[in-house]
Amino acid sequence: MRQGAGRLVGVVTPATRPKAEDAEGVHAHLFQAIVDQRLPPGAKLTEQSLVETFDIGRRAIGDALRRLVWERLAVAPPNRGVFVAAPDAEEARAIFAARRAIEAGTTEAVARRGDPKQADALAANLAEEARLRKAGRVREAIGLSGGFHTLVARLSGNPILEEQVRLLVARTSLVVALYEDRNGLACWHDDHAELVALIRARRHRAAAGLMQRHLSELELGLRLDRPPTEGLDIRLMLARQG
Amino acid sequence: MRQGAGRLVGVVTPATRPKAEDAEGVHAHLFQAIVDQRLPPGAKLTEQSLVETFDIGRRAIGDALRRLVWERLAVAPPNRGVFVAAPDAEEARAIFAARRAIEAGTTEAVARRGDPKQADALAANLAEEARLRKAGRVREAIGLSGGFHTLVARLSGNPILEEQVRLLVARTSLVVALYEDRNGLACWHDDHAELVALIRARRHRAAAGLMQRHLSELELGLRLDRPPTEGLDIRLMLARQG
DNA sequence: TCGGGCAGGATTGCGCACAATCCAGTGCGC
DNA sequence: GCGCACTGGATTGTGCGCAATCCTGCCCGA
Repeated sequence: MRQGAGRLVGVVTPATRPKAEDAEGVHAHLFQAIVDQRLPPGAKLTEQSLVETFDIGRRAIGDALRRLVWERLAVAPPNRGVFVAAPDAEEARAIFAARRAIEAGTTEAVARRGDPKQADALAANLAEEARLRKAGRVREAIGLSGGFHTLVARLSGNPILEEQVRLLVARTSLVVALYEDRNGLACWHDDHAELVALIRARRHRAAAGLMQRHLSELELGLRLDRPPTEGLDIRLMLARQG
Repeated sequence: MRQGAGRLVGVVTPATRPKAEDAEGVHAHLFQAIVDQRLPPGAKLTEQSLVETFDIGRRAIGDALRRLVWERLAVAPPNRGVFVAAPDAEEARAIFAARRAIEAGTTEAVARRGDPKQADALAANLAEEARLRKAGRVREAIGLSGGFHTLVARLSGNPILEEQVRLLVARTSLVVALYEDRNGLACWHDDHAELVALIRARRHRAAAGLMQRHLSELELGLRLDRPPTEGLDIRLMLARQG
């Protein structure tokens, strides 16, 4: 099978081909590739290249792409292919504002309950993230960091808010890829640990407030006031794939 | 053209046929029909019937239906047709909890700003709703009531939260259709008016708190502790359409 | 009369091939 | 040399017809 443009990881061989048999599977794969930044903002996703990558029909591929568009993780100018979304600064700010509203709610709900087992699960997530950072596996650590937020949402027991946080975390990956200032991410691991302590102590207002400040700090650590990181221009991206 | 099952309003004639030319148009129509309860929970939506209703191809119909499924407004058991969602009590509670979290945020944002023009827009919405109730146009009044919440979200300036509220209001229509206790809806018009006053006064904490209590009262006014309203069982619905 | 199995109807899935749309690049004229 | 117009390539849209799946209803046997 001829390798198409838009491959997800290196050279696709039968052994390394992403496995997906339907629209949902393809969607899950593409979603995860966006979250862990294997697919950066602006990356082009054409039906033909994905047909070759996953070895399934255009119909399922099209459905998976349409769902990414619906989730605002991709854009689809007519008859031009689908592109991984590249949020502008205004959209980035909207994402963080939405997260502050939603995650104040999820964090407060978890902290009201103050279930020790739930705090343990969050602490375990943090320990694993620290281990990955120490081992130099930064990309996986970043994935777990986003996973901390979705874990809080899951533990809140509200599937609607959990799904929302999951989507907003994915969109944040795109924002970070575009606007990251490498010096701005150092402090937030400590925030997570403090948050777990507040959850254990059932200090629900303090926990909600810390989560909101945490997200504000993450936002402030991004360079939203200048154009996106060079090298992620769609044209350059397309040239690379050509 | 032969009338199919699942028609949206009465008999479909060329003059009354819902106009939609693509998947987005069909989706918008079906979405609105769900919001204003012309399509109740459990209603069956088959591709064939919608092809006949809208006079467009199965492809666009299928895309519109899939989007409703992603939005949790419909469910699609394999090869059985698509059905308007019928939230159970647990899901209903999750919807209200999500709304309390999200709409506390949108209401607080609007109240922080306290823009008189925005307060005027909200007051105008309330006046129109009162006029419709007085004229006996209850269904349209209910539509505007949900519209009040989406208007608050729109005025907050966050398109992400606005879209979320729009979807949750639609899902609330389904919940109300299933669990409505007619005595439980009398008080909430007054809440809206008081909310507008708090927004004018820039009392953002009070406004957010009132919105949350308002939604809790609406939830308490529903009979979530007993099976859904008789007559909306899917099987009875199917019999009616057959 | 009741229960189990099978067949057919209802419905969506999907491959194929052609249509439609968009725009980049090239060629020509000024 | 530059600007405009056109064409062809890239890409998705979509109709058609058949495949696949699911379940209800009917028939037959005990």
